[in-house]
Amino acid sequence: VVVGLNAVIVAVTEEVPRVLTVSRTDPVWADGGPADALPFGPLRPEQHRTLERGLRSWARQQTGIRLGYVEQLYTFGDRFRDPRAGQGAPWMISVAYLALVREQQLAGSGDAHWRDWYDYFPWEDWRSGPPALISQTIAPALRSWLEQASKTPDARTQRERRDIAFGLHRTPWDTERTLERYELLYEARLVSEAASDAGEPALPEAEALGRPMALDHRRILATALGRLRGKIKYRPVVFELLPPVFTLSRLQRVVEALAGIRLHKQNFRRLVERGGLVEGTGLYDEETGGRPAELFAFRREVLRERAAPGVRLPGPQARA
Amino acid sequence: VVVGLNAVIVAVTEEVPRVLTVSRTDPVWADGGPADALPFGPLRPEQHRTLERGLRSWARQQTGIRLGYVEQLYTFGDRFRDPRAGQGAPWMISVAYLALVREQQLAGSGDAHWRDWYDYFPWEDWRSGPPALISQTIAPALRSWLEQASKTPDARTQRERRDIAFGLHRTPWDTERTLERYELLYEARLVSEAASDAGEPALPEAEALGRPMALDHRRILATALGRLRGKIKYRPVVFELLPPVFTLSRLQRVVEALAGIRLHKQNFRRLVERGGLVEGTGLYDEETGGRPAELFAFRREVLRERAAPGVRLPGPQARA
DNA sequence: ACCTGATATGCTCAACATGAGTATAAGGAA
DNA sequence: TTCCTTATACTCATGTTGAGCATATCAGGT
Repeated sequence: VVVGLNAVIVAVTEEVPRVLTVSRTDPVWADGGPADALPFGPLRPEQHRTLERGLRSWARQQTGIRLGYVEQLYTFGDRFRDPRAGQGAPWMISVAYLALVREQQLAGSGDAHWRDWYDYFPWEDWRSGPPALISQTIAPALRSWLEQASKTPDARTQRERRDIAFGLHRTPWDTERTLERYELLYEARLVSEAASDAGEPALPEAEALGRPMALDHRRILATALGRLRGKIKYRPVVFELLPPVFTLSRLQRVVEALAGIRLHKQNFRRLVERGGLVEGTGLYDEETGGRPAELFAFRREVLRERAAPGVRLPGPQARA
Repeated sequence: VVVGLNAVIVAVTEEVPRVLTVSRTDPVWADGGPADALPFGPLRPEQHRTLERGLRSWARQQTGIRLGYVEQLYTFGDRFRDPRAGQGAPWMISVAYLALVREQQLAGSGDAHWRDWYDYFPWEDWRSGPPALISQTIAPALRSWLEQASKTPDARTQRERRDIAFGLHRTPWDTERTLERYELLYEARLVSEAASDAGEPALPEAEALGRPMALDHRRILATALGRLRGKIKYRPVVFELLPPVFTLSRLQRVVEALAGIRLHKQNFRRLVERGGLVEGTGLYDEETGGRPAELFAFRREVLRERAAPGVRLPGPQARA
């Protein structure tokens, strides 16, 4: 058994949430072209004193970035991992971490790239309303898949699962169910990794359903997205993605980028300001193009005052 | 590198939350006596098709219980793991899972026992008010530890950390920070594992600060407790611990047992009933000792209706 | 100087949720 | 019957949230 370490390194540049990827030519895949991959390396017991240190060291080596905030995400070790498994290759289980960094230049070290994470999950971005992709492509495809495939398990349960995952049939959209959505699409063979893993040609829909990644890295990324979306609600982690001072608009744009929904501006302001999450600095940003905006800073004392300080995501989305 | 699988198997019997332990004579510990341990076994790539299956198989083998609801908790692989590490022994990392089961008899298979989890964390039970243990033992001990040891890292930060973890100095008690609390006590050498790991004699306070476990199993258990306390708030997992029908009082007692706090009865009822989490069955439990209580059942449809259905923990604790 | 189009920031208000009771119902036992 | 116990119903002040409208302050053009 080999233990691997994967890093999902996230930053937000104004409007877009980004993830750091490296290019990787995977010997396994038939088409042989290089695929996007997460920074990755095996745990080396001789060198790495802890899992997290091992991760930091690999991330630094492969992307040049020194990580700050890091949290463990999940350990992946099931099917999906490596199609070679069982043919003499060692079983690889992979401990994935989520890291949050402030936007920064890449030190040119090779093939690392910041990519919009919605390139991988176009159906997750609801900031300009419910994506047409869902109603026009995903919903029909899932319907026909359910009609065919799932006679075996309880069809009711499967339909319920689909509705809950994608907010169909008067079910609300739950921003955190990113993994469930990806897994459903995978099972329905609608994302191209599913076809590749099974050694089949991809379905035509797969083209529109996001950029693929190497191995199960897109599954890992989906896990990270969901976890981060959940976490901003009860821990002040957004501030890891922002400079020490920022305008409330900027804070809001970052939260919106992560959550994939739009928020009501005045209420958002009230939430973070009166909730004691931020405090004004008395300085102003004059570059707004309108009235100057006060610069705010994270208010550390909130950690003492409230049990679960975070950005409560004031209800469902408001429109632009 | 060896990968281990640990199971935290939880059940609630009326008033007490229990965890399933096995007795384990640890060759490492000096005193040699058998210690409580979590069901555990190494991952066997030849036999186990996935991590979770491996876990289920070990749990079944060691305790006779067939697990239902299972979720991955965390992967432990850092220091603390095994004092032998580095002396030629392989590095063991351990993937821990949380399992919820309904109370049941043990099939007599050897040394498995249900134990009140507050035996391991006596400071976590606030159901009859703030534990004297905290104000009388923990707070003073942490204070003197902070005065001595932590000149090195920022003392302010350390004090803040302690206050937040244990709800000192007008900070609210956060039921979910179980791991932070255990880790703080560990660092301060106030739990006996800390002394054993360091090869030192235990501090006198350690006696009162809960039952020790083998290796880092108490740390794993602390993680499980925190996770479960968090999860009941936004996912209907409590029902995994209850029979199909139950009275609202019983539901409340289970939630209280897990969260370690008391809740306002009428408001709790309003919360779960009007929140659509349960529905009355029209049947009654006559064994209440007072007016018969209606039997309720989990209302599955709530999954469609609400994004994060759970037991919101209606505010801070009310007293008995 | 005055308008226009940006933002940013302030304030209001109805609807709903929450914390903390008081009151009533329906059992058993003395 | 009275008391004790538990369950269930209702109330009410307070807080929180969703959704607007209103005002402030900048830049640029006329």
